[in-house]
Amino acid sequence: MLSDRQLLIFQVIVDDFIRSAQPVGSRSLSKKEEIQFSSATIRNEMADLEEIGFLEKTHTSSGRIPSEKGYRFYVDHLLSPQQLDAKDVDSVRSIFAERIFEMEKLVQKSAKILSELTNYTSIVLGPAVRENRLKRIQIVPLNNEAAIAIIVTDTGYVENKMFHLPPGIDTGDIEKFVNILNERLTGVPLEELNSKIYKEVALVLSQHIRSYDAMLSSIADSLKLPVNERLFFGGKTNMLSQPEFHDIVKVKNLLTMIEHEEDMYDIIRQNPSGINVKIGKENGVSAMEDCSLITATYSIASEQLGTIAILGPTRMEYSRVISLLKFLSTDLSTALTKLYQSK
Amino acid sequence: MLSDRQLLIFQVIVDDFIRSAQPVGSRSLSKKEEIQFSSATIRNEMADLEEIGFLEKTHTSSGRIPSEKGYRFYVDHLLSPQQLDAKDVDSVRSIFAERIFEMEKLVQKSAKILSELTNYTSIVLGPAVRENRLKRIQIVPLNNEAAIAIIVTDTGYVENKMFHLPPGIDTGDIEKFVNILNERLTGVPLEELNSKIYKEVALVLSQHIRSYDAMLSSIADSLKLPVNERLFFGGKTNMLSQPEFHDIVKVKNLLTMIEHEEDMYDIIRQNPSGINVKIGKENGVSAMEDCSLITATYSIASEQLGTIAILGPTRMEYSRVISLLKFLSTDLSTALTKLYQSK
DNA sequence: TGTTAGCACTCTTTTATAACGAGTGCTAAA
DNA sequence: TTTAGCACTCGTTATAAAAGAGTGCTAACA
Repeated sequence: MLSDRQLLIFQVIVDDFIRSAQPVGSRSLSKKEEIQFSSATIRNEMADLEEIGFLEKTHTSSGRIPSEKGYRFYVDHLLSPQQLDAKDVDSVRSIFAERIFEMEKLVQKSAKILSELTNYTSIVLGPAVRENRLKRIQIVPLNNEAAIAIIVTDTGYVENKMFHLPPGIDTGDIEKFVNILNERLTGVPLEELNSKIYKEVALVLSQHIRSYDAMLSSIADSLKLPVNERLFFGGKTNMLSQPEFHDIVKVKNLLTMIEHEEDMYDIIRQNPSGINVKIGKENGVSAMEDCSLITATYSIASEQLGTIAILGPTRMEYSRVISLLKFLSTDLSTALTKLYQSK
Repeated sequence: MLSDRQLLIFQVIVDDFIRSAQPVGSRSLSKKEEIQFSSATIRNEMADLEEIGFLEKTHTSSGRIPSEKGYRFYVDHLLSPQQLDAKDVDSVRSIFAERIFEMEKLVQKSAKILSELTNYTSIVLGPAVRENRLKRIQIVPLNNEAAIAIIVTDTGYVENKMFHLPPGIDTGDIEKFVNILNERLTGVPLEELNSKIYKEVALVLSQHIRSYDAMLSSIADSLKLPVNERLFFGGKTNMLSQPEFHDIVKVKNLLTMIEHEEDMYDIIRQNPSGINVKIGKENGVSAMEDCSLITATYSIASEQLGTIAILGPTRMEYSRVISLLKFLSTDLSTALTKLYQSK
């Protein structure tokens, strides 16, 4: 087990390195107020901390930097829940200052503020519409060949898709068709839409509408993937200011990774609810092995909806970022719940 | 006026520099097949070309590189319309291979292919919906307080916005309201929507609906800015591979500029129809002073719709990029026209 | 008179060497 | 157990020299 002194020294080293990005030496440590031991003592302790695997050297005679294992320990055991300072609180609150209606806007703004506040990259996984319920389907024919299918959910989310009209269908039939769909499908969660259409609606339709099957498959197809939890980014270029990313190749790999939305989507999405910290190689992606990813989930009422994340260097201000994310995710949940409940 | 020999030498220098990114010396030039003069002769000509301002030296005893003025001349007078090679043609054609409905998808795919083909950054200004005409307005009430306004254009573009319902309005009124809007506004170009609502529709409404004015202003507000010509990007990180952008600060400035969509929007949008080449400082933005921007416009029938652009280093493969853009913009126009006409 | 060979000169890039300094590990004394 | 002291390591900085690519200019040449 670690002695109190070791803990103290370790904590100060990590804090110092997070601030300065420079390896921390025994002498500079001994000069700090909170540390009263001589540099030699500190050196001994540092050697021990290195042996446990909490510290590393960049070369034989350099100061120490925290290892990934060290960061892990720091995050898990040394982080006291810190008070956000007033400025940060204000900034976050400013997101909700204007009365914003669309969830997406709110989420987008959150991403922006978060990246400005931290100088890291923020990634927000937009509200999952998976469990939203259908409010209305509309079909707007554009001409004889094509029409737009529009679905609106109870949360005000709108999705649309163009589709081919079966040749020779008449306007009356389309109207009937839409009425039946609305009658039968209103209130159905989006993810069940597709199966419900075939199971429950097909039969009714066949009785009322002539070329219903061609129409049905077109529509069903359009409704297949309305589950678009979009990703929103803020401060994609912030990483370029971090000293650990002065290497163009590293930066390029990282940015390319970020640009690749499908991958990012998986990485963000797989996180469990609550706060989650992935450090360096824990991310499982080589482009991110010098990064840490902190995620927080938000929800409406009790249904988990989306994820806010901050991507920064492993040398990240864990404490502050975690506090920020906790605060923002709570506020976001509250705001969205209120928005949703009022409907 | 320039002699033929000077032209030849200048052209070879530019081509060589575009390929190699290295200053071109007299000796290496004299070794080329197409050039039969001695290095001394070439040196004399180079000195002249420098005097005119077409060439520059990076330092006293370096080889020459083209100046911005040089590139300008090169682009304006030395570029013979080059045949695209089969590969490029195939790649561009692949954009239109699948039967894609939504204009946006088509445009997005174009951006992607373009950046992959060139290894530069592509920027596509999506179809302008400004002159599209209203096909249908729908209003879907979500609850007593809020509703979604949806407009569909004759090109299949859908825009939606949430708005507050005036307290105490009833469903019948909303329906009447929508009917009147559709009656009066169908076929109206989107950009005139807002003014038309107040001029022509307000009076009729006032006669039929009680709390029409609150409703009207909410709706009109929602329809205010549906002119969203969105920007689509491809290969944002490609610049990082260009040797002239090995400098982190430069890269950061450029990427930050690109991320700032409003600015980019202005820069892209202001270009006249046809092919347009802006070289270095001509772009008028310091972050882009080592870049050239080549734009091409595309259209539906004869109405100019949007812009495709390639952003690369000033040392860009002008000839190839211009050919590509010409080719793609033509094809895109054809495809969109077909899509649109069929409606 | 236009072209070219030759040469001195310039400036960057590379290589080598030394000096510096921040930091360590170890030993021995307090 | 702590600490002062010291030899040693290694990255960084500074300096100098050498190499190399290229130029401009002069003078000879066709």
